[in-house]
Amino acid sequence: MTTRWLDDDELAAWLPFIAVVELLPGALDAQLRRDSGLTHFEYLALAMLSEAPGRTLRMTGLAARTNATLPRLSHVVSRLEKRGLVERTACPEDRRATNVRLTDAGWDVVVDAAPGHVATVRELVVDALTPAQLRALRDASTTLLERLDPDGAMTAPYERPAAPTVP
Amino acid sequence: MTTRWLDDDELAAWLPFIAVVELLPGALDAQLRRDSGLTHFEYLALAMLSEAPGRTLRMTGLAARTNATLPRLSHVVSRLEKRGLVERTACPEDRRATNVRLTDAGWDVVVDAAPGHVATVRELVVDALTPAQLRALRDASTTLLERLDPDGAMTAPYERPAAPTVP
DNA sequence: GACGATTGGTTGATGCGACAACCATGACCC
DNA sequence: GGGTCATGGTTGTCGCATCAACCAATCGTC
Repeated sequence: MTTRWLDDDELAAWLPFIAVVELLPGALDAQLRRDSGLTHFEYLALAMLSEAPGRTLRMTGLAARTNATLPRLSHVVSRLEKRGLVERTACPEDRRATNVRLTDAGWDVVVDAAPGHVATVRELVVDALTPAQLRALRDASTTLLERLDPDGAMTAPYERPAAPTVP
Repeated sequence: MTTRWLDDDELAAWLPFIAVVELLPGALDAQLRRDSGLTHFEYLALAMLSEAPGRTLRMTGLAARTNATLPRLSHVVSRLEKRGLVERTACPEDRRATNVRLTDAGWDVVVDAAPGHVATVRELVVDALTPAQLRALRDASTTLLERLDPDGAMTAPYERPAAPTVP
């Protein structure tokens, strides 16, 4: 079976797209590390906890909301726990499970980091595109996500809480 | 100054997009590592060299074509050199500069890896989208790239060589 | 033709991510 | 009510990325 190489149009889409994919994480990490001492992933974890009922989630649930594998999340939670931003508690209903709760200190950190992060997201992405471009990006991303994570293991549906707090 | 949070539409675009950005590199890496023992970044470097005149580029030029910083590229080239896929040579015109050349062994590796990689790119991205979606993705990515790398330091213009070899 | 600034590149320390191996609990089933 | 399998999570090792510091060559300039 002979390979179908990418034609010019396909290549002209692939190259800038993959460049964005490679550069964006670094850009987000850099701003958050500089201004708040957090990784983008750490921020995401804290933010998701901050919006969860009781500021608490099970490891699996948090992993799904942060597009992470369980081992990765476990390491990160350990680090955050050492810094006092988060704490592990036993889950009453299922003794295999672990709950993670955002501490008051963690809350302060994420509330403090949020404005700068949102500003960066706006500057680099949201405000850089026209509304039509943004819709198209949403459309394409949603389609791609179905391929990348077919059963949604890493992409739990996100629901904005009633009282919006941290994005 | 009060923060402009993301509204529902913006969030509905941002969340799947950032999920794709987080998941895609891992997916590409996994396929290439499994099938060819290469990182996606290593593949990209070898592929760019394979299309360069004389299969040779200066470090800076290669860095730009692979969206990489110079320190990162330097480490990777060292590893590839140890594996005999690439070799450093002095640049005659500028004695500060270093040329990198793809060896025959490196050529074989990249030619061998290319079909599987292209198949993955098609499966996960190019063939997953409609032509219209792909055009929109190209459009948005190009715009975003201008923000992420304004002076194009990391995104040299790519030109398909006369005799197409490896994408 | 010397001095400072810029460009081109390398190196070493540190920290995060991926993967495999592992342990414990719960679910199923005969 | 003891196998078996699946689920939920942790740990250790290794590899790669990042950053800061550094060295060398070149350019500009007076």
